[in-house]
Amino acid sequence: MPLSKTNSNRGRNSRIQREKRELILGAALEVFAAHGFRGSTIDQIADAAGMSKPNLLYYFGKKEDIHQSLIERLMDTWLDPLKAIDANGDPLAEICAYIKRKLEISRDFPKESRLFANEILQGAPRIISMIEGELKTLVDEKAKLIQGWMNEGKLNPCDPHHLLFSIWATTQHYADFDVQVRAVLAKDTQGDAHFDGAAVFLENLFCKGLKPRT
Amino acid sequence: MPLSKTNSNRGRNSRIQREKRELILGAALEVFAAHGFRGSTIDQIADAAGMSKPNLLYYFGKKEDIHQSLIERLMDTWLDPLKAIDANGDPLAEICAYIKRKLEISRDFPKESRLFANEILQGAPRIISMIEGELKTLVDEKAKLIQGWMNEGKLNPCDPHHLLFSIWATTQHYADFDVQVRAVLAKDTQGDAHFDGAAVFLENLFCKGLKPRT
DNA sequence: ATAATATTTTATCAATTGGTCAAATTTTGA
DNA sequence: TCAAAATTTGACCAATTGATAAAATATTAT
Repeated sequence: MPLSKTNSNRGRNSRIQREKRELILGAALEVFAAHGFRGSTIDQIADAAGMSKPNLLYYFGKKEDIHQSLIERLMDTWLDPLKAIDANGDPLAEICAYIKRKLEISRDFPKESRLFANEILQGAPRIISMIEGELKTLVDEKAKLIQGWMNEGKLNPCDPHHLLFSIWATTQHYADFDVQVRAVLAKDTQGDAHFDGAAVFLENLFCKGLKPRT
Repeated sequence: MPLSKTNSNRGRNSRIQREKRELILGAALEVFAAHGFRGSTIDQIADAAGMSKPNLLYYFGKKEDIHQSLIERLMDTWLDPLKAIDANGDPLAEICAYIKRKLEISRDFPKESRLFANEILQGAPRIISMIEGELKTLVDEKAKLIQGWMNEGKLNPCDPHHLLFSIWATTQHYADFDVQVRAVLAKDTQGDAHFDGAAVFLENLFCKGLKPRT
């Protein structure tokens, strides 16, 4: 009988369980990010994880379970920076910090970004409820906050929703369109050097436009 | 013997050939845009085109041929707006017009945009040579032009490559992340009304930042 | 009208895919 | 140590997939 839960060092909580599940998720992230859900196969993931397909399926019963796990753990990484925008902070500084954090996520978690992009691009069938629920609620709240700042004259006025879209688009672009960015820049195709240039550019683009004319 | 070329009203140039190939490409665009290359099946495309799989394969010998055809015809749509930036025009007006055109393409050809995004996301295996060749050449040329404008004080200085990336990212976002945009805005999930808001926002964002302080 | 040609259908194929099963092996706790 | 539980393996399965071949049907030019 597999996967009992009674004993703390047996079943789902054993060292092997934790390590292998981690191994599988890492391999699956690679594969799903590169091919989307439908384009990825369990065999590919099992290969990447260095184990047999039945062995992988011992840890995750179905292909969709692996994907679901990845999406769930991704969501915190995805929403945290937006949550961190502080109503009590300096408006311009908060927006700039948000942009910086989002860009760092593109640099440090590009595969996660591509996993998310693949999912949205393909109609978000497995996360639409989260988008319409948790994400929308959070976005509306922060949009209201930003609108308030604009009403107080602390930021130049513009549509807060489109502002957020633009921040998402510009920062995630460096992860999602990585291949194109590197091909076009063509210098030092390895490495993350171009992220510094991106940070300078984006801070200038958004903050110059948002700073109120005194 | 299929597909002879001798007679102008026979073979590849016949009415049926042209119409069916068009029908297939339309169906394939829908499917590839929604699932990426690997995630799409010939059966899906044949279904969407209302014909049998062998019949479809009579017009396009392989799955990859259909995709290739789509990519090829997409490329003009993709590169034309960038080509249209006129060295003799007013710098700020040229950039603004480019942004507007790119946004219109996201509105009018969202499936093409998602097809392209899927391809890049998944490592661009079938178009990397075009990216490294034709696209890079064109981008470098236009980046030089924009840099010249900045040197003459006609635009505020910034990195032209990152400027182009940001324009691509923000405009294509409305096609590629359409599901998320609509879910977050949540009003009038149908229609393209939000594109007007996006146009206003983006013109303000880019042009306020780029306009030289007089 | 009819023969040549083009198109469509039916049947089929080997390979791949998601997933199961029972047997073999390893790990664990007492 | 040793039995119970957990893990791994190899052999399978039915469904799907990309693709082919040949026969049947429809279209075209004369």
